This record gives sequence, C-alpha cells and structure tokens, in this order.
Amino acid sequence: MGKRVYGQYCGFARALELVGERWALMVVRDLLVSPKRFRELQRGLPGIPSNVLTTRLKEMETAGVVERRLLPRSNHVVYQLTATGTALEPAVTELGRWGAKLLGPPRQGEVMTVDALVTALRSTFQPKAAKGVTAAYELHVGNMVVSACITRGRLALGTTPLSDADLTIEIGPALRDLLAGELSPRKALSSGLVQIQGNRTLLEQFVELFRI
Amino acid sequence: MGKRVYGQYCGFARALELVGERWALMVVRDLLVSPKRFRELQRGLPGIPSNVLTTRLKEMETAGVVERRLLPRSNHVVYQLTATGTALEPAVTELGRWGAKLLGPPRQGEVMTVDALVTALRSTFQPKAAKGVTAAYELHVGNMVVSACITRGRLALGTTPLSDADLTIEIGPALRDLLAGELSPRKALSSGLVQIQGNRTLLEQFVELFRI
DNA sequence: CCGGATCCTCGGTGATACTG
DNA sequence: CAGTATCACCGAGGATCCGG
Repeated sequence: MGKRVYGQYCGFARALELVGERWALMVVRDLLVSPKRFRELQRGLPGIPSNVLTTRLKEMETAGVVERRLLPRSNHVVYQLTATGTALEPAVTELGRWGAKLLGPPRQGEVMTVDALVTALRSTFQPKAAKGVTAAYELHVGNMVVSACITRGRLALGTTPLSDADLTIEIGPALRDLLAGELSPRKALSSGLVQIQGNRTLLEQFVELFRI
Repeated sequence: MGKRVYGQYCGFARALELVGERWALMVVRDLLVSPKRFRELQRGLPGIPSNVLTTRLKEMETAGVVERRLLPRSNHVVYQLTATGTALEPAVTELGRWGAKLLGPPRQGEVMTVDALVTALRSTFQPKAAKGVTAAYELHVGNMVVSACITRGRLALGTTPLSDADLTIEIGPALRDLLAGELSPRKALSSGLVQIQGNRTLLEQFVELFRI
C-alpha cells in the first residue's frame, strides 16, 4: 500500500496497509484459487487498469504476499501467493461470507467469474453438514465450470470439469438465492432456473453443504 | 464506498465495496469494541481527516453497517454497528490475526490504541487452550487499561479496570513478542519489559491463552 | 499476443480552516 | 462537539504505446 499508513502499531492496521488498497484483495482472491499470469488476472478482474495491477503486484511482492515465478523453458511470468499470502484465506473467506449475505440481485453489468464462484463455494461450505459426506459436484454457470469434490467431509474445489461428477448443476445468478435458502431446490428445478444431471436428492444435499 | 465498484456479482467483491474503502474497516474495528461518538472515533484513529470520517460513517450508514443513535436527553450522537456490522467481527479478527504475524517492531511514530489492543487480544485468543479456564487479567499499556476475563473458557474483553484481577500485567510493545513466543515470560520479567502483580504462573497461562 | 510502461484526466484523500 | 468548506495533491481509471 505504499506510503498509505495508519500510524498504529496494530496487526489489523498492518494488514490493511499491506492488502487494504483497492484491488489488492481481489487479486489475492483470484490467486488463492490458482497461480496466474498477468493477462489471466486482468481477465478475471474486468476493469482493473493495467498499471494498477502492476503496482499492486509489485507492492504485494515487496510485502512478501505474492511472488513472481518464471515458468520453466518459456519466459512466461506467473504470479502466485507465498505462504504468507496463502494465509489470507481465512480472512478472505470470512469477508466473502459476510458479503454473500448482503448480495442482492445482480446489478446492471455485473459479471461472474470462475474465481468468484470458487471463493463463494469456499465461503459457504459447511464442514459440519459435510461430516462424512463424499460427493462430486460440477457447477455450470454460463460457460464456466467449477467442480466441488467432498471426500469424507473434506472439500476440494477446482476449475476443470470432472469426469465422474455425481451431480451436474446448471445454474445462473439464482445460485445465490439457492444457497441463501430463498429458493428451494424444488422451485429452482420446476422454474427452470436450475437444471441438473443426476439424482435430485443430491441437489438437496448440495444446498445443505453450501449455505449462505 | 460510493461509486467505487468492482463490477462482479460476488459476495467478496460486494464486501469490499461496502467496507473496503480506506479507513472504513478501521472504523469498524473500533466500533466493534464499543459504540462511539464522532470525537472518540477521531481520537482512536489519529490522522483520519474529519471529512473522511464523516463520509465513511455516512456510507456505512447507507450500507446498513453503522447506525446513528441519539443519546436520550442529550443531543449527543453515537455511532454503533448494526447487526450486519457486528457480523464483520470474524473477518476483522482473521485479518488482525494475519497482520499480527507480520507485525515487526513498531515504526517511528506508531501509536497503540485501546481498541487496537482489544482487537489484538480477540484475534489471538485460543479457545482450545482456554477450555475450562477461568481467570481475570488486566493489561496496562502506557496509560491504557484493557481487561480480559475468561470465564469457563469464554472470553470477555473490556476497557475499564477490574476490581479483582487475578493478574495485572504492565507491558509495552513487547506484548507482540510475548504473544508471538519470541519473548519468554521469564525473560520478559527479568528484562523488566513486563511487570506483573499476581502469580507469575498466571503470566505463563496468559501466553497460552493468547498466541500469535 | 504477453507483460507491462507511459500519459492524461478526474475524483477521492488528506490537511486545514471554519461554522452551527 | 460534530461536523462542513475549501483546496492541493496523489492515486485510480482509461487509453495508448512499446519491447520481446
């Protein structure tokens, strides 16, 4: 965050100094899903000026949150989180959970991105409800695909199609209402807002596992 | 956050739009400790321009995070968090925990505030280590007093002196090193960085209960 | 095409002074 | 005490350009 300081000897203030600048935590959000090239970050963050992205990456590199890596045998640059950066996951998850509750209908022009979806699923995952559960879900939102594999209660998220999903869910922004309990699985299906391939009881399990 | 929008239908992005602006989460941090008057917020956030504080409070009031309340029979205004605002506590705690790990020695001119201290204790509290514990601590840092009462494992923080503290700890910025385990209780005492009134084994318990 | 760098504009922040 | 008013400035936003 450069010179923008709060002048307090406080862990929270220090955190905001390091990743509190505009766009910084959005970059972290996307890097938490997977390492990315500069161009990929731009695509996932529509509207971010390239110079701002450059500045944030440099600042967070200096802060030890992000590191530049050169892909072997191809001068390509990849940005990834350091261990320090990865440790932001609980904070990002909590903030995402808080914001998801306040999320009304999509505003004009708002888009969804794969990494936003993954973050949403991480934020809404209910470990207690997942205790002992094993299931593989595949979400289709627009042309995006996100996979959620729960193995004996442990969640693994991905952005590549599964070969053996137990349930494939095709859905739009109604996902938010479904996870918030404002849209029942039955109504979701009957209204056509949601389409599934697989057993519909798995959809009911899904809304138990992921709740806003 | 006004017009500063991220253009994504995403709970995390929405959270940053509501409380991601500069100073906003610092205000939330302090209001999480207790409702406050305008002037109290200014004192707790040295360096914040009054117009920025006004703007943030208005924005967060519009967002339903903060509410203005008029004290009975005295035109005084008090700002307090709504239920929505209070729900930010886990996020603030997690961010504070992350930042506390990165907190080196105090920089030139950095100050500590009561609310920062309370936030730090909340962030570092270890519920597991506190299981079944009952103890009352009183921290003195400079001229500030913070109380931490653990009752059967449950933590209650305050900013008023206790009448019956089991242990009174007088300490400075070394608190950070003590909680980080980089300064042992013994060395802290022998070096004079920490002074206590009460049983010194309670100090060892303290660093078990609160850890960075 | 990727990974930026450069330039310019505009609006928010920061600092200070002022008012009900 | 609780803000409002004013203004300088810097960083965000947006477009374009450049080297590999």
